[in-house]
Amino acid sequence: MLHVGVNGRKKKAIRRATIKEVAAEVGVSAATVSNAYNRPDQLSPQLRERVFAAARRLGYAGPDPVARGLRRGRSGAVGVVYADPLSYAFADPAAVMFLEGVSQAAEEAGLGLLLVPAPLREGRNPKAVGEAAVDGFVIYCLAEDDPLVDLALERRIPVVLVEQPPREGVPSVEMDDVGGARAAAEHLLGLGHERLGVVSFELGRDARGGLADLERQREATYRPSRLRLEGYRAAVEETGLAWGEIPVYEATGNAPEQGDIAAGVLLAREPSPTAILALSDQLALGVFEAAKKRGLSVPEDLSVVGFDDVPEASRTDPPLTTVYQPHVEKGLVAGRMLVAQLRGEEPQSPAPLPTRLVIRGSTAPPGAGRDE
Amino acid sequence: MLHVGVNGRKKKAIRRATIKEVAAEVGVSAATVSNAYNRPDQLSPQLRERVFAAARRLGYAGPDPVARGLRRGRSGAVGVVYADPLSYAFADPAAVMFLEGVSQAAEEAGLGLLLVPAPLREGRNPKAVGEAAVDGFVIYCLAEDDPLVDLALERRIPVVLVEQPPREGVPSVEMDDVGGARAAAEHLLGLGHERLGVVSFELGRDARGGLADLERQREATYRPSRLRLEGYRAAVEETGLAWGEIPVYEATGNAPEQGDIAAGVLLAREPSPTAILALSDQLALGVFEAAKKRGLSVPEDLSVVGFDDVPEASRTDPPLTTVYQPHVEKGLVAGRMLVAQLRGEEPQSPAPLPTRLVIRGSTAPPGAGRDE
DNA sequence: ACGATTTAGTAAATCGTTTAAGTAAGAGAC
DNA sequence: GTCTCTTACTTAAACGATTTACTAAATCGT
Repeated sequence: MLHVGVNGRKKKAIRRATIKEVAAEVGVSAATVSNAYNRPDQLSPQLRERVFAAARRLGYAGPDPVARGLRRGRSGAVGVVYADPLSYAFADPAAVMFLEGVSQAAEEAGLGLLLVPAPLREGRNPKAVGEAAVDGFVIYCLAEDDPLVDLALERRIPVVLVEQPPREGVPSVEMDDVGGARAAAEHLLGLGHERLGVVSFELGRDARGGLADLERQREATYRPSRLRLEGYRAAVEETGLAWGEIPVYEATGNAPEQGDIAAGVLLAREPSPTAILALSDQLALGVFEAAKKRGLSVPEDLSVVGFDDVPEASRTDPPLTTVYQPHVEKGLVAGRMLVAQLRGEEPQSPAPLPTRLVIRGSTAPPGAGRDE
Repeated sequence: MLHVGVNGRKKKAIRRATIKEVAAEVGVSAATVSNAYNRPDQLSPQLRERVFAAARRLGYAGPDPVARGLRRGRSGAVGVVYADPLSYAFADPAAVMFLEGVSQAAEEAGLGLLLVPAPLREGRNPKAVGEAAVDGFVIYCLAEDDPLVDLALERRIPVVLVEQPPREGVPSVEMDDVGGARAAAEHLLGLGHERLGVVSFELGRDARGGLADLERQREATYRPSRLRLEGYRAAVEETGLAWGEIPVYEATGNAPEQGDIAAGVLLAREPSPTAILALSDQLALGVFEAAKKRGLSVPEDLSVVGFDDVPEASRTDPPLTTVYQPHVEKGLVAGRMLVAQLRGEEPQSPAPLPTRLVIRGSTAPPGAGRDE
């Protein structure tokens, strides 16, 4: 069988040897070859060696993983479903840290980690979730109303929900987003700031970009967005300020560039905010950028608080005050809960993982610098 | 069938419905149900609807991916083999960007991306490569002498090598590491620096940490390390300086902390270097740290050049002079070459991808600042 | 009304393993 | 010498789908 390649070259389609051919070569049954690989105690060492020798001769690299998976009833991989195109996931340090945790859990269990492509919003191919050869799913970062969640659940394989509304019988891991956000806002308020601005990433799957009114905030289907906003709000209202007067800019993504744009809009308003709360460090980085462009120095002219405490946060100038969140642990916990389910155990959902305000140099009392 | 869970709870093992059961429920053959999912044109729309209805009733979520994979002869995923434990991969922004590219290529082809766990050096479980249900491998960041490379090749599935010595019949993608490194060193030399220091990540699988002599440098089995060192060397010798006198510190990893330690050692030598070449931006970040600790300002007292041009490089203070390398494109190209092979095409290995020196603020003539 | 074509569906082989159950031969106990 | 255990294999049935080749019925042109 020949194929014609891109450059006209032909390529022989390699036929891989099977367990049967190896068996025939050695003169034993297929079961014995299988045992040579899977249960060495079932045959004599000499025969085992002969099997391996024959395998080498035939270019047989061991049992086919797919066939084995079918027979054994599992595929040896856990899937992570991520809302955005796969490649966006990697662009966000927080998501990467989460994956790091999941991968660690997978590794512990000798499982592979399959990143499930959840293609672009339009032309979304939900089949990816249905066609992924995995033993379970970790659902991360999907909107509460994303059909992919149900699709995954319908597969009837173990699932762990991350930052999703809890569902009966499905373990989930949550973060104390409200508490962290609240602490961040309280910190600013305690410093004396009264004119706040908020830079948010997507609130719902139909991110529009622009100021988000209360209605839009309430409807937010991305859990972390809604929860963090709630936390800010609680702190603000506790101080007696009106939450409704604080501009919340909904960016269409989570990159520094978007934070830059968002902060630009906020800063252009009258009166302009003396402090900005960003829903992520990536966005906060963009706020720094926006401030610099306008000749505003942080924290003298503008205080900035992020969320996530990614590694870079401690290296910025000034270091970013932010809300620490155990990203890696979150992934690790989710991954381990999935593994536990695969073992037939029924893990309990842990209490929301703690967040913690980390005060660095990007926040100060308003007007601390120039003659503001 | 019942299992006892961690907390004593029991969990029913869910038996998923099969295509046969759905067929029986509808009163048709299994083939027809299969067609309902895979070739809608083979049956009447009404029957198709009845099939789906029955599937819903029975909780059948569509053909089992593993069984389908077996029959079709492919698994629908590409594997990425990475040397370090999986979780380290994510800690390095450059690796993450590479993965981003691969994932994009996979996504284009409707394939999943399987991260293959290549456990710790000791107790390394090479079976992971043999047991991964993938249609092909992208080999990334492995030492030239890593047995995993052969193991992957033995599977007789398409493989793409990244930054590996070329092998007959195996497409590979390479970077112009030599050129980039050379440009970096020439830049420093051109500025007038004569006392250079180099901070490298692992040279071989047995990274020892400490100054690496010429012998050790020559033996380096991590290709990027060796190539970059070669580039520096070429520039240095061209200027008439003796490469052998330039201290090269081999760190045991690629995190900023390791760069900090390495730079500490270099800076403590007499005479101390006026400029440091780091093999990665991550390490360069650590060099910044080390300089700060010692009251050295960059670039006045110490010039620093990185390698990779990760996003953070443009945001540091001062912005990092570094060598740009198209990480995402590298992954994309590798991924697409793998996909091409899966289609039976025989892709040609492209010319080494270009690198480019990006001069920012971390380099200046020696003694440009204080009275050095 | 005839043969040719199309449509809608089926039967059965097959993908490459694993594993439960079975067997034959040799070892040890008495 | 018989009986029971091991040891070292083998047989054959899954695992859950896809696909090729085939058939029966409906449709069509003339």
